[in-house]
Amino acid sequence: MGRFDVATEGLSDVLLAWYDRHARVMPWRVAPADRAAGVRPDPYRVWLSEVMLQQTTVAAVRDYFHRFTARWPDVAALASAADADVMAEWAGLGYYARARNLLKGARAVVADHGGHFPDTVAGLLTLPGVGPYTAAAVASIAFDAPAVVVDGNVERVMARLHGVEQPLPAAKPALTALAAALTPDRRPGDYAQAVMDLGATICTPRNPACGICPWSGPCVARAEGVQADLPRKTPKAVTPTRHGTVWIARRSDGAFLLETRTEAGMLGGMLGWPGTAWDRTSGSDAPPLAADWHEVTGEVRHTFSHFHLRLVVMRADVGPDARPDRGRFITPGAFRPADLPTVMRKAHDLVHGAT
DNA sequence: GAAGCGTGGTG
DNA sequence: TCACCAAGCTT
Repeated sequence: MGRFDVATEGLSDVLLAWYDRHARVMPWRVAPADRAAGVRPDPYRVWLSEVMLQQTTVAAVRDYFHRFTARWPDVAALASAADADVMAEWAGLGYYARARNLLKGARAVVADHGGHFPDTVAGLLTLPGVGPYTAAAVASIAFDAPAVVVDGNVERVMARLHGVEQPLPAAKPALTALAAALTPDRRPGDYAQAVMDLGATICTPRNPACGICPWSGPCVARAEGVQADLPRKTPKAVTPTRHGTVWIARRSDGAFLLETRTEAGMLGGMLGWPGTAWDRTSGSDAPPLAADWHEVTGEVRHTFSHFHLRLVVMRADVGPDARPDRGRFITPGAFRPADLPTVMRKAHDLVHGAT
């Protein structure tokens, strides 16, 4: 816990008043005034947005949210979608297990809950891809349950407000307890969004704007001038670099040879070019079919969450009767580079232009 | 508890 | 250029 007791009395009201004036506008959000007038957010949209927002910025999510809700307006529509369509629509957003779990979750809501989302934290936690944060967020925002919402923003705000010096992730339980003590019974959904907005716009990781913060008065870190140093974090190991090769074969009709990656591992369930394993010793190091392969000038550089990758790209033009050992040819009309995860799209662009 | 899992923006 | 960072979950 913090080294000093913070007078928490009335703090949530102060924050809610700030939120009423400064709430950010988001496609999945019901504005405080509308919420006060009785408008309730659609649980499907809240759930979808929260899954997309896991470790992902609001700016990156916006367009994906619009496309998903336009194509699949409700949970029943999403549950009926083809796996490949959902994965293709998610392409570029990252953390693809989220998309696989999203589909499983939608189908579970339809099959096990009559098409209605559970309205409790415990019920929501049974859905694949929904953990402590997302369950609390959906319960409070969609159903006004007084759930304790703890994401990276809340951790940072609590660490500063209370002057918590213990580094993350060890400090997580203490920060959760501090967040719980502040969570009000009144307007819990607005409160949850208010703390996250505060963390996203004022109590930012670097250069926090303490001068305009509604909580600067009681803030311990501010008083001690250490706000930019909290929360402390245990240092992470250096990022390694891995290497690999992909083969891009184009048939005379313009079809590309692609394969759907297995669900386990990197880019699971996504479309990609046949290739080697990435520095995991052996793996398949033979091309997917015999052809006159040429190494493409340049290389693909890409950084994942925990390693850098450098890919050599091989290309070949093949005849109409080519019979690959791996993958399948996808005709130009059925293929869009945008359906590929980013690293695979980079390989495509290296060969066939496009920004 | 630690490791695995994407991407694009930022300083 | 590069490390850090974002409304985390699963194993």
